[in-house]
Amino acid sequence: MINKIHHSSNCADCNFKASIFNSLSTVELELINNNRFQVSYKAGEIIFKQGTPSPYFVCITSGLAKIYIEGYGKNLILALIKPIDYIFGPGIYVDNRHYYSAAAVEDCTACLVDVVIFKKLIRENPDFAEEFIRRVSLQSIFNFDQVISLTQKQMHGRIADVIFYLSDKIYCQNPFEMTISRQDLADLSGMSKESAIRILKEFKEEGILTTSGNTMEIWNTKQLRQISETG
Amino acid sequence: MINKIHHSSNCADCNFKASIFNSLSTVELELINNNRFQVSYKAGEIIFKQGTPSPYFVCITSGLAKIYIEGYGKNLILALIKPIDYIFGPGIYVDNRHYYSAAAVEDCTACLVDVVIFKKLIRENPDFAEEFIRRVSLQSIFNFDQVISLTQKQMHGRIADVIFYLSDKIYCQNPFEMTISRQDLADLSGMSKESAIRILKEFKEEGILTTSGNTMEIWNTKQLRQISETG
DNA sequence: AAAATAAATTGCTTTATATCAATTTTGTTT
DNA sequence: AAACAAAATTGATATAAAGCAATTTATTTT
Repeated sequence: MINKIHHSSNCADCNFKASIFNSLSTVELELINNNRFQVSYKAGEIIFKQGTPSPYFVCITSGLAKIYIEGYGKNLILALIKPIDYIFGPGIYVDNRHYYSAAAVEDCTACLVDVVIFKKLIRENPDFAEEFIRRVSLQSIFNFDQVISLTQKQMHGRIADVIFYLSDKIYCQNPFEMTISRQDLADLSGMSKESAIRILKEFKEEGILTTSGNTMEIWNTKQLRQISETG
Repeated sequence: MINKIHHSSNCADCNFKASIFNSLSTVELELINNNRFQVSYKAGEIIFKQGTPSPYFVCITSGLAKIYIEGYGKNLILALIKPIDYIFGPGIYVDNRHYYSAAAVEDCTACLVDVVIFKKLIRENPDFAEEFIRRVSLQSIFNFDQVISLTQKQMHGRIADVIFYLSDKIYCQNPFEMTISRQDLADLSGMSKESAIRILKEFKEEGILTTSGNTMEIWNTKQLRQISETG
């Protein structure tokens, strides 16, 4: 299931897109390069489970993954992770446990970096530490927006928010190919999948968007934005 | 309204309870001591507003405060802050803006520490940086629990969660004196104040808790725990 | 290609929860 | 103490959203 390939490329090549490593020196990058695994996951496979130890910092290098909290009978997707992005859970500095699960939505490849090395670099390189804190902060801010959407907007507004998230932040195009399931859409917007499907149907009937197969296109961005804002 | 008292005591005395400053040297503490204001707020007064610049790290030294997101027509209280605890928003490392508001629930005193000094210490002292990251992480974990409670539990479970939060984490006693309003209770549990009041009434009728005046006492912890867990 | 499985869709029914309006209680000001 | 304002409480009503069951459409597997 897990196919380990050591050092298939080096970090200096790989990370030109990955701003969190920009603050590292060649020597520091080399240290990371020597302490990482490359792994691939098939769509649907679990990358790590909530509650388990967290020895690696996971970097998604291709495909699409989701991080989600397993709650009371259903899941809440906190975010989708695309290349080149990182999964750093809050447990790393608390009890070394994962506080959410991660799974591949599309086939994925990932680099796993030893958390001990990572923490060592945080201590030794203040620029890297600041960049890390900055990213944790950005994640917090995103979560704030999400929790307000989930707790204060009704279903139409929440689905609108998720569609913008997919179009603007994840697939970064319009039209885009929805590689996530309806259940995932529901888990992103905190509702039942039946409700998510119904809202989508209404949006189609009102000409706000179209779908054909897995491709979705937003037609009336303005109206969708208004639905997002009026809740 | 804001009564500034400089250096009424020194940080070395004050912070014996405040674990985040344990990792600082005498010299570093002195630096903080020389760059702080002491301020008092009356109950109801706003400490800072969401969207405004964030030049200070706020430490609550007496009283009780709340941090809350101003959402679509209503507020969501993220946490109550009691002495000695700190308010550090994610904006400090992003755009120096507050992403939530803070207000005094009871009369409060607070120390305001210059963010520039704070960030300087983060860069210079890896122990302090790690402790800071650890605290940000703990806050994230708390928010995860909260978002699951808010999005996946029904009203009874959410009120139960908030009552445990008040009893175990904030007032740290049972019975305890509720210094927060019913509206605050509602804003903590993501529902209307009418609903919050109704649930409380049901709990009283079932003998789970009693209230007299502002004093609340949990009588049947086991049953309340079960309500929390079954959602 | 057929069969089997999983995912998506739809309609119907129930329920959780908000909203509105009225009333009571509590706290504050004069 | 009286008058006022604010907060808490209660009941009645409307509605958003979940749950269930049945059906259709995709996707695997044989």
